[in-house]
Amino acid sequence: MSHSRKVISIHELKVSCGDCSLSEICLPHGLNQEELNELDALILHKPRIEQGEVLFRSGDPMHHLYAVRSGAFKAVLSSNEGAEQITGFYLSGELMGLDGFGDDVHQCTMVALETSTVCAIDIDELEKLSTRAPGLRRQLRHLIGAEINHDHRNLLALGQLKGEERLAAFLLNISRRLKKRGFSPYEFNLPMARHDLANYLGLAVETLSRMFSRMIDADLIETNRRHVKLLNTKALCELAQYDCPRESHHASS
Amino acid sequence: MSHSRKVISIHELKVSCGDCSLSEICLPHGLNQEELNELDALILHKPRIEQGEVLFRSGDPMHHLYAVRSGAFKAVLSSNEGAEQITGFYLSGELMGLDGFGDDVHQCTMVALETSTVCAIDIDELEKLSTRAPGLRRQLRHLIGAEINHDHRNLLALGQLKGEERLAAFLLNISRRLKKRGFSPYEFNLPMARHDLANYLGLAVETLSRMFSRMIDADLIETNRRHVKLLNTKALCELAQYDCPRESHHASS
DNA sequence: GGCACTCCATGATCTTTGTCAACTACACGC
DNA sequence: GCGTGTAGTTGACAAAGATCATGGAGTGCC
Repeated sequence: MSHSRKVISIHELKVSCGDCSLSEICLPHGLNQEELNELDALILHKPRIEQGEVLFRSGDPMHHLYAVRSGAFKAVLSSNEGAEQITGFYLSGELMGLDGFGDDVHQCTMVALETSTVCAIDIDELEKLSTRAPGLRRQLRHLIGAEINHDHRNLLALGQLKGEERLAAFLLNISRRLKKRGFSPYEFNLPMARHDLANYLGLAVETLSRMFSRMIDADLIETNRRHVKLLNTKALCELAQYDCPRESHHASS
Repeated sequence: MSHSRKVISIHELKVSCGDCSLSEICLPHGLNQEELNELDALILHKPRIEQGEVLFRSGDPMHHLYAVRSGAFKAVLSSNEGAEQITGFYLSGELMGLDGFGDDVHQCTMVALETSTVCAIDIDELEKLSTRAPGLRRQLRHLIGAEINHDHRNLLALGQLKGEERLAAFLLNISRRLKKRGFSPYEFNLPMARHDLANYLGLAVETLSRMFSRMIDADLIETNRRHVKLLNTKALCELAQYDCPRESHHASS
């Protein structure tokens, strides 16, 4: 029944999960009021993280799970020869740090793509709370499943799709995730630079650039640096060969 | 304190997790006797599954987690255009079905690569038990983490490594997993056909075949169909550019 | 034992993507 | 407003891998 106030952050604007606009996406989703209060008591609001700064590093012992409160992150996995692969991009409300579950040590390095804020949850506390909060267990399970499914989709993309198809799949994926957060699914700013996106898609930057150009020539999209406008979702879906959501005729927002 | 005997299988040779030779790898690892007994009571021993048969299919509602008792499986993820990607191979003691965590529906189709047996655990029962079995929670967490890390390693391979390097990484990975199970890490039979392996590695069968030939020419391995002998682990590690385990001078087993 | 079938290996060719290099556009600092 | 730097684009060429075609080798079936 603890409801002790945490004292970490100076910018204590929206400390409560119940008030948070991301609660429907994030860990609090599906929790009852009691569970919500208990979760709230565990949340540590970390200070602001600037672009390029590291949230945790490969090799760090895992102490927390993190949720993106604002901003965006990339997870970078390195081979011992220096090759690096970005395994995922994390947007607001998404859970980071699951890569530490295996042996309680982080495998990835998590880097902020822009000035960001995160919520941290002590893993031992979360574990304790989860024993008496079935809603929390369920949501954690779903978020873990989402991570796994995301990775599997990516394996499919890298293993079977061509560069242009992978880019289409990526754009639609981002579009869907932004829509879920109340942003336009047709027009948005990518949080990552070309070289990060190229790496994520397993392409050279130059190749990625050509894929963009080809899509622009085919009137599938428009771009201005990181700003992207989807012009022909249907064609993109066909390229991506993955779940074309029934085109709602009113472009929401 | 229930220790009711289950009655499903006719071949009730080794029904108890405590007696199972895989217990150190599988879900029972790290459980105390009490937890072990409770887990045991939940295990359903499914009838034998023949090569090519399906354990669960993409779209099936998720009811169980499965552990490989004997044999091997592949997890196949399909795009809606018919492209298929094998996201993983599962050996004895490994946990299958985590792809259903996201929304309680399986995303992959799990196919037996050879005649196999599995243990099934009802997901609701597991959930109930996990509230009072911290050891089980921990081990489940580790196995989930292992799945995620495996997928991330694979993303790195598909995104950054060349065909031959991916094959080297795969062979070393299998080698390590077999060693853990008490088999020779230097000589083994692959449970999958070339076309499955090619698909998993994101290569054409012909390309994979050439990679094998190249490795044989370089005296890195010997093969006879699915039988593989690793001749130069060090060179393979360099190719795979990933965690060369300190070469123990006595070839175990 | 012979036939058919599947799996695997190899050669020739074409496609896709990576690499090297040059160039443009925008951002920042002065 | 002007240099300087970085991000992004484009072109020419090279490399990796896919595709098509062929042949061999093992396996099951009659």
